[in-house]
Amino acid sequence: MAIARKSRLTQQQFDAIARAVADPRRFAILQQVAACPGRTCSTLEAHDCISPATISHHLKELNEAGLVDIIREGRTAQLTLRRDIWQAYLDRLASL
Amino acid sequence: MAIARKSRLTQQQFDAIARAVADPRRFAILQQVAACPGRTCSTLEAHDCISPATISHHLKELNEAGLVDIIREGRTAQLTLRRDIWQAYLDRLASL
DNA sequence: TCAATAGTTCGATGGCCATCGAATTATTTC
DNA sequence: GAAATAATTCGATGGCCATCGAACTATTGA
Repeated sequence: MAIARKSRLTQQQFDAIARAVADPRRFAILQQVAACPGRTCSTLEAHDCISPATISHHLKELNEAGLVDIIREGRTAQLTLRRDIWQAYLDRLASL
Repeated sequence: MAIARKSRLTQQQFDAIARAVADPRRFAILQQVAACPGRTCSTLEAHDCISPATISHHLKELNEAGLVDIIREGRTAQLTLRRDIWQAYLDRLASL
């Protein structure tokens, strides 16, 4: 059997994720990252209606909430969704 | 087969729910309502650290987001979680 | 080395909203 | 009817935060 350990969210993490997801534009960004792992900031659709500063801010929030990994490579940043964390969040919500 | 139709959330509903859930105290209230359907406002644990006005406000938000049904009966209000709506929200999140 | 590109940081600002006290409505009980 | 109880409404306030422009760092390419 694979060692697919279930992530366990702390209360803090849970709150941070809930908060991160609550902003529509931030969630939209999250959706795009989820749909296309490795995507860079400047390819996000939001990029033409939100300033780079704001996008950077949102990504920082998503990263600090543990939802998005950011791998800086050269002058770009590759974004990926942490599916395990996301799943842990869903599990927690489902146990309501 | 039962007519268990899947609720479909509008974008507005989805945003409202995400927002409602993002507040820790509001989520705590939601948890209690979920755990004990028919519960009244004054029996909520939050009741000793949050003012009635604030509880009422949160319940209004939860109700307007479609998550909680409020049945007024006499001078009390019976609260129940709309499980179908909650499930629809989970489904939407899961499709990320 | 210069210009362009990708992204971040910083400080300021404006808006939203959680919270509360006070007043109010409605119901129950005595 | 008066007092008590349950909940709502209203207005005010304080704090948080999304957003931006500007300045900055770092990398790439010419």
